[in-house]
Amino acid sequence: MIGYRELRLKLTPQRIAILDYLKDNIEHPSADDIYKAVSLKYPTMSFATVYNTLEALRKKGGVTELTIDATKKRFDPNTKPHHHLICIECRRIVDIDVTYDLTLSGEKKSGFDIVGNHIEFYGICPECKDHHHNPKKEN
Amino acid sequence: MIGYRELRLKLTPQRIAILDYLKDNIEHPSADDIYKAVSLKYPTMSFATVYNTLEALRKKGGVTELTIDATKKRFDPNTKPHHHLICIECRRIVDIDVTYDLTLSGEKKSGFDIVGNHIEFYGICPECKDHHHNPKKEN
DNA sequence: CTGGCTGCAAATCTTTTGCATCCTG
DNA sequence: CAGGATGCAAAAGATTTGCAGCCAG
Repeated sequence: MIGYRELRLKLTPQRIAILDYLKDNIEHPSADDIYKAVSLKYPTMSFATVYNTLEALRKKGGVTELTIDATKKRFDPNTKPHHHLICIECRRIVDIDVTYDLTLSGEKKSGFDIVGNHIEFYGICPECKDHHHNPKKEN
Repeated sequence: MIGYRELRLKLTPQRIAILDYLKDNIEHPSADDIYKAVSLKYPTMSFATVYNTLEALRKKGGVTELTIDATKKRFDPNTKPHHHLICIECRRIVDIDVTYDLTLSGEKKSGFDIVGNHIEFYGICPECKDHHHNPKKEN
């Protein structure tokens, strides 16, 4: 994730706690995950502050909103272009650092100006395969 | 979309209305879109029935849930494998029928059994480019 | 100092659920 | 006729908002 300085945000203790939690975090946490974790240090932390901070971060390019999960947003502090591998059983999300050539021919663009892409790979993770851990969603 | 018979669902007038609305629909409507449209014909239609029917359809493979939109699920009656092109301004979603070779090398799979993939292309649609129509979400 | 940030609570939006009644197969 | 479907309303979650008071720059 981008460092504190480059973000040019007013740095409050709450924001620093959120930034510290997100730094090097590869769990793709939800707002609630962040709220729970940071509340341990700041019991007065509110959702408003979590969402405000995430939105401020997003606007500065410090975090990406993932729409991978149907029930809630997840947030990714890794803002380098990359893809994701999602366990369809437990919803765990793993980063995929592979580059693919995904050009769209002119006729397939429907007149859009293309600005990016994102691949979701679906699968079953080793834990769910072996022991049927955390079956959070049936299919 | 799959025909009525193959679905093996108990066919009520409400379900037929929902199936008719979804047939050949390429708008990727939300549950609310479906509710609003079908309510015109069945004023007593309820969200419970819309969600029940969509869930029944999904289990039979008659519809796919899209998690492309951060604020709500969208539903796609086109269940053939395909990808999507999303306007980052107005959130319009267009089908992309192109096949890509997206194999993941063993070391990149993190032990997952891969079962599928989905590409989201992001761009700006012609309408938003030319006239800044429907700016539903700022970035 | 002052504009932006925080925290609380209420509001909003989407989706789910309980339950009595209805109707398809 | 029986089991599944409907409709209504209430509940559950996630996210947003209004606002008074606070504090980083």
